[in-house]
Amino acid sequence: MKKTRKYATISDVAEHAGVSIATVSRVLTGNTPVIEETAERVRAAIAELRFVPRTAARTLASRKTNTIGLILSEIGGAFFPHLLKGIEAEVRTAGYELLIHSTQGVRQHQHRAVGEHNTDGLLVFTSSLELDELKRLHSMNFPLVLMHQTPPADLNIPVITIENKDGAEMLVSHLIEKHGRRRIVYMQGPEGHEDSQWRERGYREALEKHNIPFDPSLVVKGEFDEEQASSTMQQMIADGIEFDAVFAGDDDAAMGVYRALKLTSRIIPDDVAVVGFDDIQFARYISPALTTIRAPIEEVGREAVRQLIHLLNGQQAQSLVLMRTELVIRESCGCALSDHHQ
Amino acid sequence: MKKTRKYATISDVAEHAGVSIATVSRVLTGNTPVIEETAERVRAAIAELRFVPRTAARTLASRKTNTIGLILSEIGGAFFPHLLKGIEAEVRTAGYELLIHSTQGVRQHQHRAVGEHNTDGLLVFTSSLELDELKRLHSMNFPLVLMHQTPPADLNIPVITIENKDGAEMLVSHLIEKHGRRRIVYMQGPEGHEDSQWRERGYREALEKHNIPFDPSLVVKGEFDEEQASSTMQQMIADGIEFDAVFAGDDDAAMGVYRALKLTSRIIPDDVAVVGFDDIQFARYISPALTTIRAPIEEVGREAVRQLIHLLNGQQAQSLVLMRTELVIRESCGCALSDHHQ
DNA sequence: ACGCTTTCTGAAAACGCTTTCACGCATGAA
DNA sequence: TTCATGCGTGAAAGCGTTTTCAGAAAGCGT
Repeated sequence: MKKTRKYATISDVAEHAGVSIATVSRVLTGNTPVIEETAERVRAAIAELRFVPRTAARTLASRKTNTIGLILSEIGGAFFPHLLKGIEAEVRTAGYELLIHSTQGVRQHQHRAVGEHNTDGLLVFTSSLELDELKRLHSMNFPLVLMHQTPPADLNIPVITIENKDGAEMLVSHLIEKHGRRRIVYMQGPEGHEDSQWRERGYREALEKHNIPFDPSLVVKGEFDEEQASSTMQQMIADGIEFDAVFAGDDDAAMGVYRALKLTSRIIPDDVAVVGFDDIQFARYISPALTTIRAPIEEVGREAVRQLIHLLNGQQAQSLVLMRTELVIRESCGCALSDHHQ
Repeated sequence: MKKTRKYATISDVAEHAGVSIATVSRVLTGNTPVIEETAERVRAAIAELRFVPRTAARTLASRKTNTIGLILSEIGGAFFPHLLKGIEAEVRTAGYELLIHSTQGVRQHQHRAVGEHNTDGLLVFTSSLELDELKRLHSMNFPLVLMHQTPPADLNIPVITIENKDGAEMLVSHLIEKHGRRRIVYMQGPEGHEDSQWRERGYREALEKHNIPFDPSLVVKGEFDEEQASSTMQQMIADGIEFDAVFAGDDDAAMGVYRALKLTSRIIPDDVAVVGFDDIQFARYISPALTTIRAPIEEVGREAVRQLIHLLNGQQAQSLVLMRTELVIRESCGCALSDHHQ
């Protein structure tokens, strides 16, 4: 009585083709030459038995998982699909698999879900991984690449991020130079959010460059969130704070600003110019169309994977890759109406 | 001289705690009782050695990958983040890992990237998997759940999708009953797209229900795409086809319709009412705000995972889950301006 | 006190591959 | 002819777990 196994194994193939399992393995991996005639027999056997090698066995034997892990704190957010798209494409091109893990509200360390035991390397987005774990992995030379997060000073981990500061500076300078705005609000993102910190720095540098004194009362909480931005803005207006432009921190917050301004009958851009950051899909559809910064998020994903692959191949990775941002001028800053809408 | 291994293994832990590896394994899996005192010693050893069990070894030995695979044809699209968010959350709650694979422009069968060899079950979105492969997997009793795609008649694979037909009917009935529209255009999605087919059926049923004769010249190509929808609409206008409302198929296409109508100076909703489907994020921001159908995409993802988990546990799964859709009335159909925007 | 469970633990056998090592054989040089 | 060389292949040793099987120890009813 034959043992009825659910799937064919390498031994079945070997037997069927009249060779040893070693030979089958060799045509599978292709890392050792096999006489073409034999190889063909093996391939035929594989096809006939519909043999698919178990990943676990391969991984165990070869000590390579052929998988790249992606850790992020939250799925969702406007940039996320772009990032993932880039990552996925590049991972696939490189012949790896992609394991995704979100640390959203999870007590970490409970069961280390992703790490050296199931991936060859890790892509870490923003602050999705605890510092301890980051250090632990780095200390055992585990390949890591960070995205939108600079590593602790003493750890040399490659980083891919965008030119937040330059982008912000372009934006604010544009408001000052082209539209003569001088009381420009900056709405900060979440506490400790790196992107936000850099954007604020860009904001300040633009002010400095144009000799506009920095006014702390113009820097407020936007949290990169529509609701928060809207209520903050309404509060500012109620408080009677004067301003002629708002750099909302990101486009989501800009939506909230729009709402608050419309509610209080301010005209954009006549009364208040508004600019965002990210160029989310409907920045161009909203009325007036939003002036913002476009960042090559998809490219960030691709580049992160590329650097990680370098690491996996034992090569050096670039320790910092800054992706160039681009000013997208539409209507909300006060520039002429584009011909695209209305 | 001690062998310097990179990571601690179960034997190291066993030795360190003065027990056999079997015992360590037992406290790891928790499937066999171990005296508390011993267990504590083992846990201490694990912590001290920073031991993390290799997934590959566990998988090989236990024949369970503890991983759920997600196959889709394309990353991106407005619904995608929602879907993924639901899936990821539920997968994590269930204690599984998530392996993502896109079949975007890949010659399939080349290297079966995801399947029985590296996952316990598969979530298949729309037509991302070849029929052959689907049949093969199903025939070996591999757990599968489809999303937004009904399976070939002879295969009993659970499906999760939304009530496209009901949604479409609500939409069209609303246009007829509340706004007296009678010449309503339907813009089809891509050839063979199931969602589109059901929506068209809903459109037709609404017409029938109100005794409006079906006019084939009002059913056109929208491809669920802004560009395509825009040019189709312009063509219709150029051809002098009369209509007083457009059901664009989805919200993306509705954007294209907006553009075409504005270009030709038609007023929405006075001249032409427009409705979409999906309630993408900026449906409420565009002007006039778009009347559309909201579908619980995130819930589709969650439910798909739940059904798959049932299958994984050897339980029965519901063969069809239809998620209820909801009419979201805004301005583009002709209803009173909401208080949300202007 | 005696068998009979029951509970915990260790030895050892899988799990299904990759990879090292060695061997047989053909080849070309001496 | 002989010897080194190299190529294709098979045997077998891992890879690091889980799980089965059996045995020791402990509890329990009579």
